[in-house]
Amino acid sequence: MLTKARGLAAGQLAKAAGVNLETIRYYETIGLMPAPPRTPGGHRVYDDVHVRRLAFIRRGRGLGFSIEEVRALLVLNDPRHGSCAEAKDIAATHLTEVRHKLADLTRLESILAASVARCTSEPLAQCPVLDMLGPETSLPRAGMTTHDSSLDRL
Amino acid sequence: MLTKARGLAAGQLAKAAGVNLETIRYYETIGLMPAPPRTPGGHRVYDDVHVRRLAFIRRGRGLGFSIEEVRALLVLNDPRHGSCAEAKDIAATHLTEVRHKLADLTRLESILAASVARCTSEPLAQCPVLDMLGPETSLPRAGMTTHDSSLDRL
DNA sequence: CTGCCTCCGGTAGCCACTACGGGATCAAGC
DNA sequence: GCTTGATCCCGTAGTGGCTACCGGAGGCAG
Repeated sequence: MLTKARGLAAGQLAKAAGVNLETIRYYETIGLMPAPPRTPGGHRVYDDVHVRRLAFIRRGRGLGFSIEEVRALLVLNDPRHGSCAEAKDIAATHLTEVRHKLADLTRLESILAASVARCTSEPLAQCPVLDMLGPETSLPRAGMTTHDSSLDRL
Repeated sequence: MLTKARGLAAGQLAKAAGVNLETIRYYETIGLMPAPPRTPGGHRVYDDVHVRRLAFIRRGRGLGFSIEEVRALLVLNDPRHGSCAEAKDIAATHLTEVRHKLADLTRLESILAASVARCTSEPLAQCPVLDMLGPETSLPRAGMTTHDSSLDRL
């Protein structure tokens, strides 16, 4: 179990970070995680640096940053290339996207909530949910903020 | 241009629905749109029924329903199988998901907004954005409502 | 009948993983 | 030392919902 030499096996790192083993290997192939040293038999051995880096990545992903944004943030996190201004730019851009999606989802929520609510009353001739999708209704256009159509797969 | 016989060519249907031509062919291959009749040369010819069906689909997708949900709603929209209760179930389930994502995104927004805002003040020793991702910070856990990790790619 | 636009089918790519499968390696118990 | 059972290896394919690209064929106005 690699207890000696203070190294972690891939599965242990995965468990520690709450990530799938395959995800770690994926991060390695796309160059997001560095290739760690190996045992003579080919098993990966990780140390604290890897643990911290993976935690950083997971936190970034958890906040909705794309892989490429996380990659950029990792570079900026290095004291040598550290640039708070650039990091702020990335976060601000992401924040704007989040706010767009928030606006889209809010519109969605009210449209859906309205037609589901109309269903709860006594049986109607027409189904409010299907009506909402039918051709004559002129929806307040669930109209996404254009930058990207149809809520970009939510 | 198929002006006779009241038929629409694929590109015309696409333009009318605000959809890519390829999307229509995609919907046909996955069985969401029926295969229309063809000209002797093999070009698709659509009519009003197709136009309405595609409009229904697009509206459903615009409201964030998955392809499979739209498929189910299409069946329920047929007067013979019409069931308002089932349609309501689908919409209610979707509404719940939308609300989860709304909650997640709202949490995200406040975390991001807070660290970006902290950047705007005069230069600090540490970058608030990178701090947010660093190991010692104990974030209010951007903790998604579990049903699915990491905001499911937003 | 010629030029040009549109459409055809098929395939590959996008994002961020997840799943699967057959074989190798590990640590530990005996 | 040897066996056992967990873990790990690598590669490939699949997910959703399209989009992009290709060479070639159809359709229609002049």
